[in-house]
Amino acid sequence: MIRYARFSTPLGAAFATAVGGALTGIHFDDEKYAPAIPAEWREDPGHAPLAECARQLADYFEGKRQCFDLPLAPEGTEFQQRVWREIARIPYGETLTYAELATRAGAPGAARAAGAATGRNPLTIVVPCHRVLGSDGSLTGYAGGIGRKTRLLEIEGALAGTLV
Amino acid sequence: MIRYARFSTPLGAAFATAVGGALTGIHFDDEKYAPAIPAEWREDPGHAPLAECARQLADYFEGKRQCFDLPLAPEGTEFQQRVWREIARIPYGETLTYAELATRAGAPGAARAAGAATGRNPLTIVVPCHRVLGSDGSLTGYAGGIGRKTRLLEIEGALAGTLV
DNA sequence: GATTGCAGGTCCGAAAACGGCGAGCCAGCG
DNA sequence: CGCTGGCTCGCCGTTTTCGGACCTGCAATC
Repeated sequence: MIRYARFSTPLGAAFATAVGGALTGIHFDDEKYAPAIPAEWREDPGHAPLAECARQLADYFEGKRQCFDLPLAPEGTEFQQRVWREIARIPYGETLTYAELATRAGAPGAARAAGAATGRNPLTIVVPCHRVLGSDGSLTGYAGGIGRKTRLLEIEGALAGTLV
Repeated sequence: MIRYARFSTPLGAAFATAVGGALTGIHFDDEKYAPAIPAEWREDPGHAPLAECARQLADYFEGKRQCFDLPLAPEGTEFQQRVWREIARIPYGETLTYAELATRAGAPGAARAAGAATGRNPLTIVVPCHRVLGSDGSLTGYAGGIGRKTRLLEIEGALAGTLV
């Protein structure tokens, strides 16, 4: 049984999905890999993890929260899981290169693969894939659009010294 | 949640699995395609379908039952489902050839494919795949070993006129 | 800056391998 | 002859393997 809840953010409409008490996805509606919502999913904004997710994201956008405390259960290959786990450990306002990310995930040299895995991150913002940049500091890509990546980094003050 | 129960038969140790109130598997422990029992399955001999399954099989081996009445939910491809459904309709003590089985399953000429599907039957005995023989009456194969196939057919008196 | 060669993981479609077969052929044997 | 056993070949879903293409990259080079 997959439950979901829609909510809005300063960066556009989004929704989250949950299975068995843990979040499996957070997507902007118009995101590159956002799944279409099938009829068999149940819309349930009151479901604990979904409600809590919306609340923490709201706090985040108001600048009142710098880290998330949510039950996560993203689905992906073993490699992807490792990459996402490393991304989740990047502190608020800091950034990392794809190469370094690959190394931390136990696959030095697999920067490109790490990039691909990053692109498939199913938990936007909460798993802060926007904090991963090219080795020259460029904002290479973002499933939700480079614009959103820029905005998120601005919010976190991560662009202060670099590109503002 | 997958539940299972172990039990013994005159032909050796076996176990059955159930999901959502219906049987999904019955296997001899040493059978060719018998799955290993993972830790997350719950042993639950009292679970209605499992208990009933053990009871009916016991009756069968005592010669007191010629057909089964159990909720079945085997998992397989559409073709496999059709084949298994046709196998289930073969009466006690009677046999069928793989070629005829294929025809009944809506795929005349696919005798060999029917054979492969038969081999993957997850519900030993209850879906009586032992009643399917080669077109020359030979006992070609059985996931639980030809020996068991022979014994089962003897029990049902199906070998009386042919190979005894 | 733009170009190029190289990198690793994943996805997807195509192709090949794999069976609990069956019909046709042929060599042996009474 | 008539029958049997052993072979070969075609059969058809399923599974596995394999080869490209793709991707939120990187570093060296012009």
